[in-house]
Amino acid sequence: MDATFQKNFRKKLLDWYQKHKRDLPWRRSRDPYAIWVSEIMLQQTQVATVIPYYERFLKKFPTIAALARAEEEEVLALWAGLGYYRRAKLLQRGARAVAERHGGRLPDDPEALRELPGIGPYTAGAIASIAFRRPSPLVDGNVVRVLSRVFARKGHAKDARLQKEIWALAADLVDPTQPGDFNQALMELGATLCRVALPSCERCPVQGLCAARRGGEPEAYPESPPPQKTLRLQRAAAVALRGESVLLVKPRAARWFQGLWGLPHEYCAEAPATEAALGECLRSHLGLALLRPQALPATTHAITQHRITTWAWSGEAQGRLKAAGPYEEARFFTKKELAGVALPNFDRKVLAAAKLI
DNA sequence: TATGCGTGGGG
DNA sequence: TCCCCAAGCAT
Repeated sequence: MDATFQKNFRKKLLDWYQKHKRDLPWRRSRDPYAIWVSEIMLQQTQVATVIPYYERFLKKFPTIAALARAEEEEVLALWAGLGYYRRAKLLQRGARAVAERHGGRLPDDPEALRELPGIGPYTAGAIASIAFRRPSPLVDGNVVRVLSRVFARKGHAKDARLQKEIWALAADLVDPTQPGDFNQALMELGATLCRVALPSCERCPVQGLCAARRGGEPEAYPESPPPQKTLRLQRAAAVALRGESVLLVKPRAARWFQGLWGLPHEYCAEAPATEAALGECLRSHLGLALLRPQALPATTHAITQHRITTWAWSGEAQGRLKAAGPYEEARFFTKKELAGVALPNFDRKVLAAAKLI
């Protein structure tokens, strides 16, 4: 890469970042653990969504040792609503691995970081550069977009060949003296100006260095992949009550939300058949029947390419509760307990329709 | 290598 | 309303 270009790009980007960077909680910390937590939460998740979760998480688990000691369910309960729950499990496994293998301190080099559960190429580069000032590159969705535009590189965002090119460009560009700021600046630029649609090229600090800007079609980079087909599913769920408490179950194997609590439910081909399927599920696996079931307003929820409509019935639970078949655990939770349980938004919406939360 | 995994905001 | 997709990783 041309040395003058490299120098110009770094300076313009870093100057812009110093002036325009957002004040984010993890940017106030120099604790590698805090930066680790933020990077895991930020995977595929927008900044505004992460902030309250980040604050609560660090308050409850302020150190690697505290996180390593915790029960997995406590960690999941704090993560509930943030999505991609595997991240929480892997983060905690990572904390345990650091406690065992590294004496409780995060290693500072990307290869060692990469060995830890939940840390892939992006996160290893982020922690190494931001927390330890190592000159490691990183590539996320923002960086692919920014650099594919600056260098007018063809290909879909997740295409392996383009990814490889972008990693090489990021490695050439990363500023050796302020790698953390440089990497964050690249992502900040992608998040705020160099957006997917309607980029603000006129305010961009590197517009004079951008090939896509010169070509007049910045939005053409990166190319968008063929659209995913959405699938529609119908689901029946039971809000089984015992006084003020509601029944939650933990399935042994679940398509989604493995290891989290949820309402007893069945998937079915069409909406009208749902109540019957649900009754059989309650009877055979949980030993219960719903007395005088009341239909609740249907709720909808999207999980990746799935669009799921839930038809729920609430009623007093009759019978002696057991957990059998697909269910590993089943128990009634009071209203107060519901607030602190690892229950995803998928079923929180149903409980909201039942006016229980 | 392709796919599955959550959720909320914006166009 | 509906679709897109955002500081990715594991399998």
